[in-house]
Amino acid sequence: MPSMAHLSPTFSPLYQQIKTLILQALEAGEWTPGQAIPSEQDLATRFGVSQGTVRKAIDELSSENILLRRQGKGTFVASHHDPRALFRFLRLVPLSGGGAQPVSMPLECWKARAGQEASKNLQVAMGSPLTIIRRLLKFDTKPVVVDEIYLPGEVFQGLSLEMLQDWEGSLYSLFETRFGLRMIRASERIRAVAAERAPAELLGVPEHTPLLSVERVAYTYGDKPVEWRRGLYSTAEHFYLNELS
Amino acid sequence: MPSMAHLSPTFSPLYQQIKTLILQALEAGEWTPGQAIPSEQDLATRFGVSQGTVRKAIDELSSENILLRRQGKGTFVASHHDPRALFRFLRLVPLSGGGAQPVSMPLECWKARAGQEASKNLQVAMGSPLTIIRRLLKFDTKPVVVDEIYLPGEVFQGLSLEMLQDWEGSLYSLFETRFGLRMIRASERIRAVAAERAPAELLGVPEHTPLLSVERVAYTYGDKPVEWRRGLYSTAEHFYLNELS
DNA sequence: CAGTGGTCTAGACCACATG
DNA sequence: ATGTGGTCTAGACCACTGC
Repeated sequence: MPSMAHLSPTFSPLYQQIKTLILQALEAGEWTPGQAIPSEQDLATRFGVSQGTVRKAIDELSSENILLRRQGKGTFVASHHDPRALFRFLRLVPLSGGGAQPVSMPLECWKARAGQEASKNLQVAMGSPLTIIRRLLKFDTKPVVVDEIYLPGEVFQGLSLEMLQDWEGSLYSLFETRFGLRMIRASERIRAVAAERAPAELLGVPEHTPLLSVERVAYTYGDKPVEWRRGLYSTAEHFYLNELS
Repeated sequence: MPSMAHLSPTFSPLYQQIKTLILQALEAGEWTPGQAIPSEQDLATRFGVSQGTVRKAIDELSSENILLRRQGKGTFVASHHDPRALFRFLRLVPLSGGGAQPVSMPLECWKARAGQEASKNLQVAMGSPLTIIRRLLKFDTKPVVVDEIYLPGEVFQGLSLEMLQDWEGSLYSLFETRFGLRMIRASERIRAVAAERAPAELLGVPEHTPLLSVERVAYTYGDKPVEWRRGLYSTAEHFYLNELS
């Protein structure tokens, strides 16, 4: 049972403390993706607070896409398997409305050691083991994105090209089931670059074609970076959609 | 005083109805940007509901950046003059942390008639009057963005190059004071293109340099589109930052 | 000090899903 | 019918601001 801690200096609202407790339970794997967590009333009893306070904590976690409320059914741990969340972080949209789902085509997968950039983005020591994936993303058989994906080797032990090729669905849904890793948020840095020979061939565009360079760092619980990737997007027939509010 | 309308078919929560009423008051100009709206208790009395219900309505408006809560002071109508909101929709960031504020340099301003694209994006009839602005955005004296901005002429009567050049601050803060228009949200479509001669010269980069093409439609109250712009971003020393969650 | 938003509680009732 | 989340209320008290 959390203390009220109502004396000014380090004041933190009760519902924030509850939020932290729920996050800790999630991190510890007490409830796994797709599963329902206990009812608000149960949690209120467990934490010794009122239902309204638990509710506010869950409200925030829900708006952060960490939990998912379903009226009448319960509150669930968000999962990358959920069709609505499958390519949640992919903002690429066909110019002409076709709503085809993208398909991931792994090309290579090898091990390496962290250089300066990887070490900075993944917050690991220089020289620590990495697993690198190169893959193609196709929309309706047309290649649209080439990705190079850097993963901390310690977290992704045993990841192989074969495992990637056998998997149907998004990378993140594989990461979730095989490595128990949920991506919570990500940050993307976008620039325009000229296509070099290799990616140009993979994407089926002339060399020097302007491409979007999208660098992404993805974070799991506790704002821990666990993926760094650089994608080259062909924007001949697609665009990157961003809703600002 | 709103009815409960608790019979299933068209059920809408009370706080949603309150939210709509507040939005209507905002649209009608009952309270203007920067001003405080009445206290939660006053609004509760006015609408004949409890304070908690008004609170939930304001919570949502606040999370949509339409209102701004300040503890101990009151709830305020969001304004583009607010330093924190000045370039709220500009996602461009220097590669090397320099935190200089961008400066807007208007180049031209003329009148025209809506073609197909403008008519579609601004939801106005073909051939209706437009005002078009061309301008440069500089970071620390370096040109980084060329914009062409399309505005429905009826809303922006009397906008001139001189008015633009006299204004210090963001375009949207000018729109707010001169035309009573607040931008609520925007949608951007991003592609990579090769610089043509004219924009290349303005941006001080070689012709054919890859640039970001950022097309934006901005909306005011009631999801009414009131601005369409196309920007070309030089990403030699800046990148477009997008936080995904 | 009074006024504002922010937190917390307890209880009632509604809407949705399932058996 | 039961259990879940969703809404609404009324009241108490806390934290922040400014007079």
